Amino acid sequence: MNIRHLTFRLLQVYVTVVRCGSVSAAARQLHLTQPTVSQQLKRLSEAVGSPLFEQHAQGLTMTATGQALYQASRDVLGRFDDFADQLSDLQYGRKGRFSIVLVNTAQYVLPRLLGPFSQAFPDVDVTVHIGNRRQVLARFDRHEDDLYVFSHPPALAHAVAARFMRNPLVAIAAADHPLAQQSSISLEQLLSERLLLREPGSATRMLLDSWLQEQGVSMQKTLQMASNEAIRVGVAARMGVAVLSEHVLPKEHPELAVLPVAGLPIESHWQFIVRSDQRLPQSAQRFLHYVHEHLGHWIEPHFVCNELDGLLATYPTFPLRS
Amino acid sequence: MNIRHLTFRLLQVYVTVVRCGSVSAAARQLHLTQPTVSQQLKRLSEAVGSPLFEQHAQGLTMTATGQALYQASRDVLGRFDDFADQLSDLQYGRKGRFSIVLVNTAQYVLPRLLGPFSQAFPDVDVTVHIGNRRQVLARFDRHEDDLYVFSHPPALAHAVAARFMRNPLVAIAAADHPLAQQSSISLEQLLSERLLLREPGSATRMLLDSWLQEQGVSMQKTLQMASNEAIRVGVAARMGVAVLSEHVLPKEHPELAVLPVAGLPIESHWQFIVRSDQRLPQSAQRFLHYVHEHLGHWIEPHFVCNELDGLLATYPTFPLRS
DNA sequence: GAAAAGTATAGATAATTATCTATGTAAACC
DNA sequence: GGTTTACATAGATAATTATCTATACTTTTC
Repeated sequence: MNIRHLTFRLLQVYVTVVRCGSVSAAARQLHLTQPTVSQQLKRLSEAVGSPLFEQHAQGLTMTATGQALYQASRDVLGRFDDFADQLSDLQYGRKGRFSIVLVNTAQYVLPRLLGPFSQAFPDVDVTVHIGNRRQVLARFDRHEDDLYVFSHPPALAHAVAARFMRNPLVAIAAADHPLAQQSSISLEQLLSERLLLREPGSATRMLLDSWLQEQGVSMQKTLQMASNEAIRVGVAARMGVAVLSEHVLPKEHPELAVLPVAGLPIESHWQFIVRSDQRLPQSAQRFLHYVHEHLGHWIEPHFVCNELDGLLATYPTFPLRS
Repeated sequence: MNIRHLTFRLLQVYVTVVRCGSVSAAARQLHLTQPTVSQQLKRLSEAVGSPLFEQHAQGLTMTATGQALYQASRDVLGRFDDFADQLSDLQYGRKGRFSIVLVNTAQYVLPRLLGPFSQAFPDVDVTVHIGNRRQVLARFDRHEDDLYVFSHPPALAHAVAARFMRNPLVAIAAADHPLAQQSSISLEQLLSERLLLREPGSATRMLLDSWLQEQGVSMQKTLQMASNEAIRVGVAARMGVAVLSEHVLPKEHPELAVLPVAGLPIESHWQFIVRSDQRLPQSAQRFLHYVHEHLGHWIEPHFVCNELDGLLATYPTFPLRS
């Protein structure tokens, strides 16, 4: 027996004949002519190398070989029914996997979207990577992920971006800091304090640097720290002041005060970025649709900046309905 | 996805590509050209309706759909490997089923062959029917069984017969019967006793009737009984004498004596009969070969009459070796 | 015995599959 | 930058599959 001479169609016809108990009835059910079915059975018998039926007074009776083939056929056809079900889930983005990479600060906000999405689509396997700006850009170059989350990204080849959230940078100091008691603070006042900063490659640092450059001023006393969390704790401990994403601050932050510095907050936005030269899995498309529809549920209104329409329009065939 | 556009060949090629990790390596392994494999993958992707691979720096990476297809392909191809194994067993007669019918007396001898055969081939399912001559003939007419065991069968259309064992009919009486003390008995002496008989339709009865007719004598005092066993017990209890198959007698029968009647024993043989117009299952062919080879093991030499060569020659394609 | 029902075979055709050669494109290697 | 390796696409061909119509044969039913 050479499996290459078997076709799924032959198996379908065979199973139908067995179930109907006659060639003619099977032909009717399959909307074929009786000779077609007769010939298909003959071909199948030749492919297997043994008779499949015996002539008996009671009609068609399967041989032992026929019995084994019936079982195998049902198993195989059933297995592909299962696969087709899986396929449906995959195509509707209800199942599958995708990879998303966030710059450090975005880790404070994305779980608020990824969490509910994962609950709504438990069969979607999301891999989350976190890195600084340079690391994220390197991954983009290497096509390593399906979605990238940046604020203020550079102009990247093959990148399609869409904003979904405001990411304002604010100045903070300890709650009992002298500047915290003022109702209005000049930029020079802020810069006379020691600034706690991220490393030069970070998005926050980059944004601050370019903003200060626009204002024609420069920083005087700085202290570089390894993470936003360390900076926040350092400010609370009066090591200095800082300019950080508002998202880094807990909802209640009694030990900290946002300083009303002239010109702040610095406006920036979280953006989803995909590669136009790379396939975006259905599950990732499902996630983007979910974000688009649920931003208002999970994010405070003043942060919402839903510009995902354009990005989603680049995937016109995505099946919104199952 | 339409399963009719999938072929086992496409699945084989796909599984090989995944395992080799590259299109070119798979092509080499399959002794195909690289474009062939590339095209096959494209066809498969179109049949499924989704991409199966993503381009990555590390070479081919399966999509989620590709992963599911790989799994389904392995399951399906493996299922048919199992079927091919089963098929092999079926074709060599190591597995399967057949039906055999015996006339009443043959039940004393066939278990001595069927028993060892069933042990040697535990996956062969044997259905044994027992009936009198008329019942066995009716089943033959209805094509109900694969093998028929007779002694002295009539000329049957489509029947192919082969002797395998002597079935001599002997005269018996109780051990203390006056005739049992004589060294020589005439037929007339025997017939002056009451004869215990089977019903007219039985093989033994038929054989006896025709033999007596040939001798130009006829029975006088008879008593009809329902089974060979009842006759044997009746003879031991001095109800009369009988002419029975020697096989009905236990190995040791101290309460009975075989009478040295002129002209006895009446010679007859057990025969296997198959229908030439009906498929004989491989498993039944395996049984006949087994009997042919092992008669001397399980049956006393003086009963052996192995003429199965001719019958077996009618199945020239039966695979003796696996 | 005639009619109806069921199965098998012959011949034909369109569609599909499996595979090749030729060529192009992209990426990796030296 | 040139060469090698790997994958994709175009075009072509032979083989195979799927199905039909026509017909023959067998069995069942009335």
